[in-house]
Amino acid sequence: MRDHRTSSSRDPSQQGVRRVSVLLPLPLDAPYDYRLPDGMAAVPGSYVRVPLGNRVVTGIVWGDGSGDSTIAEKRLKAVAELLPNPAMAEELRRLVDWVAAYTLAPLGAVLRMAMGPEDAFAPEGLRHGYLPADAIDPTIALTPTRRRVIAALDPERAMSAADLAAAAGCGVGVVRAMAAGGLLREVALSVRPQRPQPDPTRPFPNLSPDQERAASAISAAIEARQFAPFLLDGVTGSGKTEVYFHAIATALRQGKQVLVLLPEIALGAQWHDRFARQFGCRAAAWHSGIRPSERRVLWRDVAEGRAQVVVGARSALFLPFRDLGLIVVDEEHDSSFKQEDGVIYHARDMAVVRASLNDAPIILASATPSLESLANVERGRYRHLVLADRHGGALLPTVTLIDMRLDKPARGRFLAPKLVAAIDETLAAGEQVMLFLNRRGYAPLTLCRTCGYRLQCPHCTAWLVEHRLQGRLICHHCGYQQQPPEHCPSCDDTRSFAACGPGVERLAEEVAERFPKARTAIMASDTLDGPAAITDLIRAVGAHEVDLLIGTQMMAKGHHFPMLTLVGVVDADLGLNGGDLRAAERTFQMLHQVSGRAGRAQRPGIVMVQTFDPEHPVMAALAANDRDRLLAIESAGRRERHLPPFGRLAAVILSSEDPDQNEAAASALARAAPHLRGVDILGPAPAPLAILRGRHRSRFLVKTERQVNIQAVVSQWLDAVRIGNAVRIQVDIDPYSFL
DNA sequence: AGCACGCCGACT
DNA sequence: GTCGGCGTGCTC
Repeated sequence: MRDHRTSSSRDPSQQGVRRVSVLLPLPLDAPYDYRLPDGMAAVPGSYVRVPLGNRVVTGIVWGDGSGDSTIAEKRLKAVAELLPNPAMAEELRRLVDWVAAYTLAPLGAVLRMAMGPEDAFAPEGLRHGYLPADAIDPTIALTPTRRRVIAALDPERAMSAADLAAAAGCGVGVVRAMAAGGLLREVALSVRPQRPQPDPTRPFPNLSPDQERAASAISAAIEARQFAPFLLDGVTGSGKTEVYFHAIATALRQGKQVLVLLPEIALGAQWHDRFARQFGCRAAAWHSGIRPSERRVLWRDVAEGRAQVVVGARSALFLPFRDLGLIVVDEEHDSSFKQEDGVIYHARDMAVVRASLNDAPIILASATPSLESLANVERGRYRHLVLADRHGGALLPTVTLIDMRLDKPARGRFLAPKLVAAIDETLAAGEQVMLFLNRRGYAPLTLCRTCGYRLQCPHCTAWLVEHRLQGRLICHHCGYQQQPPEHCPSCDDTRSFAACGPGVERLAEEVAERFPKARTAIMASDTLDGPAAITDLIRAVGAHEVDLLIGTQMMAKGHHFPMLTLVGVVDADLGLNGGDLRAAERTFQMLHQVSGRAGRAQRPGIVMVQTFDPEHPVMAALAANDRDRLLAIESAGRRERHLPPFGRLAAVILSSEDPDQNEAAASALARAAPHLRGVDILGPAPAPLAILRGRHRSRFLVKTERQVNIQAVVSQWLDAVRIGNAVRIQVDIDPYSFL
């Protein structure tokens, strides 16, 4: 928008220059002001190049600079260039403002997530094709490779450098060099192939009455183009996906774009197959693994409305949709939606904000909804859509608890006799078994039998985990690795190390001994390298090339195998200890999800849960299939202690390479801690991981009542204290990790 | 995030 | 005598 003062002025020098504020993708809290040269038509949201120090950076016009511009006019530099990118939409700019204000992250750091690849809108012509040159200087001698390239050319159709190089059996460098030398004719290649468009008119499977009700409620909101949050709540197999596919089809018929957030890409393959079966093509995928060229094209297609359905991990939240009409967050309870480094934000919560800014409905789907979302249902903020049946009539698995105090495994073994017997039976029946143990590696702790020394990471307060398959000791927090030592570093004894506790690799050893005929596989993030290996293994299990699958939580999600009838949970108590306020909730969610792997088709499933505490509400709820009772207990406990979702939390973590400076900063902050009604500041305490990556850490926990503006409390507190920059301060609003 | 400025050790 | 280490601080 043009500044009315200058547009009506005859003498701009007296009226002042046109000023714009430009937000830069740097960790800065506010935009900088620039002078807008005459004739440059930048509006809020415009992509501009501006001088900064002695370089030029790309930023976004954030406002007209008439706000609190304190910078003297003569100090303003001029905007260097207005880029042809479509302006960043108002809704996305407001989302950036919102996320920064909520998370207390620098505004510019949030912008960086929303700006996209630097060259996303670089003029086309990056794709070149090659034809035979009109004439080649006959005096130039050609190498055999170059002759092969010329022979491979198609005079009728320009070939890309990659195709040509492949046909000639050389690298693309040769092709480029030949083009530069005039030995090939370079032409712009015709536009890239059209992105396939999902077809919303294909018939849907028959929906159950519950599904029907849910789908039509959501469709009505989509057609009304209003913000409307839905919690879609139904057990595994109840048909949540069909319901939200229905909603996606409705949005597509309205010409709207759709964003689907999934917790991890590991889930991707089966989800994509399912989507393609319904809509006739795959949805566009946005995640950290996509190649830069694809990323560029997809960004642009999203901005220009060509990509209609985008499925992605957290970062897809900041894509520049032109006309977003629906957001779906699948497995909304999953804590991997919480980004833990850089800008610390919860993608599910920010997705709700984005939906509201875009006047779009949002579907949060889960079989085990978070207490946060259920509290929002109770407050009347979210509409609860419950799918009660297990669609298709399959039976729910029966859950049996194995009391490990009574039914003890043999010494050095981890499978109780009851579970061993069940595995034998299942294998004998020609069915599949899954054993769940949420611990990678061979053993979580290695100690010296002679002196009791424990192998520890040199950079973290954590044990080194033995990974026998790799022959390494690995720190799961910083990635440090070493060879297993020959001698004990403390008492120098040899061959005195003993593995303590089981990991999936050790469990696989026990399985191999007890069930030598079973074909087994391990599924853990470090035994599989890359999405292709995951897909392969899932396919192999689906094809019954594996009888017994051992895995960590990455196995818990999304995949279903018709012949899998027994799930064994090896150590159900694993996640219950530690100061994590969501320990019980999270353990239940995970075990429930794992249980859902058993017997989905015509065969009933059996789940056996090994625990030392069968009376624990989590175990009782699993056995009784009574989720709601556990949620009621959890909910009451949190309400009483003013914990989320009935109170608010923020973590403040100080870290420094120098323990003394860290401690000094912590006590300075402690002295400055405000005493306010409804606010408790706990700490400083050494963080549970007191040393991480060589940095000494201490933590404060800010706990407030729900109506308190916790961001204001934290920022006023931190602003009041001067802390040297050898100490890093990290603020985590709504912490999920308590390390 | 870059990048310069600034103040203390090993080189031609 | 300089070159260069990276701590500190600024960029409209």
